Amino acid sequence: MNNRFPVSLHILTLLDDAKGELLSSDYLAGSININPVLVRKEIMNLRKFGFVDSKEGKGGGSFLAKNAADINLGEVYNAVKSDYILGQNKNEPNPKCPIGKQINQHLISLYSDAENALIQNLSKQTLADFALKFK
Amino acid sequence: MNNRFPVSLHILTLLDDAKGELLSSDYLAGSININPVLVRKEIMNLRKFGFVDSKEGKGGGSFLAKNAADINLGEVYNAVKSDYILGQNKNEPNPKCPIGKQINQHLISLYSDAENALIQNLSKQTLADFALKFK
DNA sequence: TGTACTGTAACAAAAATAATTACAGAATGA
DNA sequence: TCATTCTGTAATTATTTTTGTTACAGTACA
Repeated sequence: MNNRFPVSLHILTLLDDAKGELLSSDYLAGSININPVLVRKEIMNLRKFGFVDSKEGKGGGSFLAKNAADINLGEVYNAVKSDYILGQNKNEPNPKCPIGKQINQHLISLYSDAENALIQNLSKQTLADFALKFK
Repeated sequence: MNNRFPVSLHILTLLDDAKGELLSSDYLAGSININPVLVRKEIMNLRKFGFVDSKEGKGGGSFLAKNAADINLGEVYNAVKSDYILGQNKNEPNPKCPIGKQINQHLISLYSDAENALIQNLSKQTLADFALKFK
């Protein structure tokens, strides 16, 4: 499991806390304690989903592009998710085995169902709700 | 993300299908298409949780230790889970940052809540239900 | 007593993840 | 105008995680 979800949520929380003030990738990286280039990559992704925006050049940085109350954590999860969470499913079971032959399709439907439950749970909370805990 | 959940479920499904007949780690590995030693390791774990049992020596192998209807997939998930599913949480954010200082505790409570939703969803289905799909 | 298994450790290989280096280009302001 | 401080992005390296491999002792069977 990679660390993209917590990193993205950390970034978003910091940006929310900054109340519109621009934060540099160096500053963000310093709080999260990871490499600034990783932060910039993650921000590119968050920007793709319309959560944040950035300003280049001196004095530049990033800021929230929508209200924290309009970003729910399920959306954030969807923005960073890559594989199925329960298994990478890059295995190719033996097609000669009656079980192996079919298992991937059953696993996938199991995964998406379970993952939906996870996302639905995350979606109950917005970034604003989450940020409110930091007091 | 590792492949332990699908591997375990694949093993259990094959054992259920075998209806008590002993299956060797070589046979199981052949269907899953992974290394037999990995299978044996996974079986050790499944045994620890009482799902399967094995017999050593010639003609040995593994078999289900409880009824497939009494194994639900949430239990299987719990048996193989290690990290939090939403992030490894091995990062140490900057303790001087008011956000960084607190975020891990909030992430952890978020994770366990979301993971509970996932497990609850998985628990709706038993191994018997899952195996029934292979017809 | 040979054969076919499991259990388990130690090590190697491969894959995934993260860090680092580097630099072009944008915006600022002295 | 030009040094400075940022972002955007690619390329490379390092680290960590995961998987595969080899090896062998011990067990059970025939």
